[in-house]
Amino acid sequence: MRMRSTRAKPAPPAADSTAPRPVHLGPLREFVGYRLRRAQLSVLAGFELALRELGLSPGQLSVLMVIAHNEGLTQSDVCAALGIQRANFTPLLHDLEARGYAIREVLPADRRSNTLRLTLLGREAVARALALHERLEKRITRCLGATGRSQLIELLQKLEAL
Amino acid sequence: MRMRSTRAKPAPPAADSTAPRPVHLGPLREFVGYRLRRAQLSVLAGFELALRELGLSPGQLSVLMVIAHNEGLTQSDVCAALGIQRANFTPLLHDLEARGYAIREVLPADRRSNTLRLTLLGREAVARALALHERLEKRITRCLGATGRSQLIELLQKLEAL
DNA sequence: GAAAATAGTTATGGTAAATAAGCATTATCG
DNA sequence: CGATAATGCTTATTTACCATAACTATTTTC
Repeated sequence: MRMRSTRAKPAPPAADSTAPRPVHLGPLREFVGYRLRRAQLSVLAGFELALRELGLSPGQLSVLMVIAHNEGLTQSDVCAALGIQRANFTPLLHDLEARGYAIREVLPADRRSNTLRLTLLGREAVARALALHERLEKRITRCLGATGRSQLIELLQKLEAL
Repeated sequence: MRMRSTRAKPAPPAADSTAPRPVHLGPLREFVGYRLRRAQLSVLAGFELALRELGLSPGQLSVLMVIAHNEGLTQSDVCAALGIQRANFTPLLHDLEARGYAIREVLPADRRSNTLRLTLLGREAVARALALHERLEKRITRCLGATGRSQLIELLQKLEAL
């Protein structure tokens, strides 16, 4: 029994060799780690697109924001708050200093420590970054819904603890 | 009006200098990108802990799983499915070959392409990895609740699209 | 049959994170 | 008081990951 004149399928395009082959991910589809990584790369791309004109990396912006909301922190304080290694923090901060965004000052009470604060330029940069970033969050909210977005944040926060 | 003998606060422990200072994150607290990154690092650490005895990276395991569920894929197929650059895939695959987990064979129909399949050893490795990974997912489920976990996966999947 | 496109490889650069060692300063304790 | 330990920051180095460009071999297109 051949099917030739019966038109079984409309147009099986003779194996379109350019079409990417559909792939089964198996259990991987529900690996939280896998989904996290993919989503994170996607949002990261959105971040870089949204803040391109400022040239700030996510890490740099997070540091600026923490300093902005807690003037007088030491470098170690910022590192502890953001989960950054102190060794990696030094060059990051120097870049922010070189841009004229942040200032590092020896703490008189303990001359090993540096306290951090933002310049006016730094505060302006944070303000602009926040405005640009707002667009990204709005895009995310359109994608997830407002409740979806806040659910996500809450779940991610729990996940951080382990 | 001084308060000295009135015992205003029970015991302000004279500024415990070893205690990490509490830090306000400001709007950063609700940046989806920030929360994603922190959560991802946390789960990544859990992955490495859980699969240490196998010595498989998340990327390697994902490749093994995709091959396992779709024998005969080409390298480009796997790359497209997992969002890996073909250039970066080559050394990754060579490592899996060197371990005796995967085999690369020229496709006769198109001698430019290599089709991939797992060895018996490779399938065993995937099975063991899945068993170990199961513990991680269970830990995550304890942390988020079963419905929380599936909500998270759904939200992350949406987020991937943008 | 020549030119363009594709699969895979190689080489290279950038960024992020981890580790170890060093210096200056402060705290601890005999 | 003074030696030792601990702390804050820096430097250097390593590793891993992602991206780009250039190259070879093969196939497709016209």
